[in-house]
Amino acid sequence: MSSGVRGELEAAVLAAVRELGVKEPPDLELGRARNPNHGDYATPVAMKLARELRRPPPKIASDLAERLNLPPEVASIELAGPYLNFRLAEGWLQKLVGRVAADPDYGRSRMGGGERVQVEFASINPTGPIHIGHGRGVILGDALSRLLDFTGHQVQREYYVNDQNTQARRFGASVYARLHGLEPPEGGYTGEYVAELAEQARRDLPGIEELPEEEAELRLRGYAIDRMVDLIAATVSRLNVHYDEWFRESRLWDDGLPQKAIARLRETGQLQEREGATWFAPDVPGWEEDDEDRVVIRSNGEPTYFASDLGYLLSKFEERGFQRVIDVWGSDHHGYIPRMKSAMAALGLDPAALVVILNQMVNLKEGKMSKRQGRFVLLDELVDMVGADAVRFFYLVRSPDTMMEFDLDLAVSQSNENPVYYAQYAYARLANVDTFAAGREMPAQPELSLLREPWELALARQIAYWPEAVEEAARLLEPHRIPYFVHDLADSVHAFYQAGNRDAGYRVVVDDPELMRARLELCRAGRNTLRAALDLMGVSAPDRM
RNA sequence: GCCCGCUUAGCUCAAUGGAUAGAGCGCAUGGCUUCGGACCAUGAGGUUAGGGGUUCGAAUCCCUUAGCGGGCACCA
Repeated sequence: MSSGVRGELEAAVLAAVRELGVKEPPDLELGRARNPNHGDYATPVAMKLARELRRPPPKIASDLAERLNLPPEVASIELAGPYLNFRLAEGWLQKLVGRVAADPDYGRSRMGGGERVQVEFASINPTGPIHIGHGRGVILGDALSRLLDFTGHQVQREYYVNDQNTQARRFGASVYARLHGLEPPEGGYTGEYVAELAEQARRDLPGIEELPEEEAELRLRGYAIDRMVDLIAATVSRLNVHYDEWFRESRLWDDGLPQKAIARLRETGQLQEREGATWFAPDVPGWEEDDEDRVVIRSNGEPTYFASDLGYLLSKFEERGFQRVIDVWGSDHHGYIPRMKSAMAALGLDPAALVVILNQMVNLKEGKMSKRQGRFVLLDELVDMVGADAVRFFYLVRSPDTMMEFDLDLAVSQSNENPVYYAQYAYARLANVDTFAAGREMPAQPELSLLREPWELALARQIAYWPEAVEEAARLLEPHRIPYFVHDLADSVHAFYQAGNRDAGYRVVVDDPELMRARLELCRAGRNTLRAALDLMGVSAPDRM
């Protein structure tokens, strides 16, 4: 049940449905009406009840309407065949404007009940700078975090730093090779930044060149990864993304968590020794069909990344007590989900507490992105070219499960018509009106019933939808819904403003102080809503542009 | 071969199983002597990839075909 107007309507309809003798009411599908002629909200529930009640839907609709107990100051009911339509009362909308104008935090919800949620996102191997393919996960994860925070969850943003896996070792070895003018190792890193790292290391780590290879590699690995983490943090910070925790894989082993997880699996008979290696063999329903056994400890005694991940689950759910963890992964990792879910169950954790959100890959128009072939665009370069707000919006509007083809030339040439400026301009206009009106004589308290023009009420309606738009997006974990709301709201703002260009009598700043005061209140309500929404997208709300 | 995701207007993308599938860009037409034109209004543009099915009702759920992307390691 959602809060706000919609929640009230749902509750009222539900009560009426029960009064008709329906024990298990179906989903009301009560939502905003598409066509304005149908009012503001509508439900087709009468059609769903036709079979059970053995009556024609229009009859059921009118029966429901008779029993519906709605405060008239909120909405009126209209019958349209099998549909029940609701229209928000103007008086209620006008009062709402006053409430929102006074509430800079309008739309914040307690829906989450303080649930402790971790969002782990964009945990890219810190062996190089991040490119535009990674940007998608960065923005998606951050937007999810903002959304959950706004809806009453305790959110922690985390980046998992792989500092001791195969890639990390190769990275360290590559820097070592570069430092000594040797050929990079098999599968090593060759970019120019590796050479720069080697030079920096020569300066920052005195005596590094004299150390024996093994020790030097270890130290160079740690050093290089620190530098890369700094670099990645700096890049995402330009996009208004700030992690609470950069959690290192090595810390898991220091704390003995993978060891603990392995011991637990061994005790419960969920590991097998075979071919010299230790395999994951969980006693979990569905495992046999869905996946094969996987190696936890290699035959050479080295643990796999999966061993770390087992410990990581304990860290998240037991050591740190998160009630839910949302992992944002690239879709190339989707095959890993069944194994992680099984690992949760095998460790005695609730698999449903681990939520994985996949985002599809980003491809360059010229073809697949490839570091090796030098075919990639750095996220930093993109921010340089089009700016942080446009970049965020660019990623945010797309649902994560459609693949993106990235055309850099197009992105740059279209950056000036990015819809984000449409919304920011609406905000700046509202701010400007307030400035313009400053110092004029007007009453302290607005008489909101003066807000009667269609475009004024349309703006108020759009403002009224904000809380449910937020909750919907949070419930579905779909931040891409927010920019669409923002666009609609900006639309209403511009239409409201434009009315004053057609006819000076419709401006905000008019001779009638009562009218001006009421319209200013609407501007402030619009501003608060717009700012909250832009905030949720991590996009700035400028007073001037 | 098996598994996952995607296919909606010329292009980029939306749309809790509900009424006439919507935006932006592009295209056409119209609108400022005074609150910022990065704006507004109107219009053209659709077999929701193809074919079956479920349902009172399908872009949405099921089956199937095709295309695109990804995965199927003692890599992560």
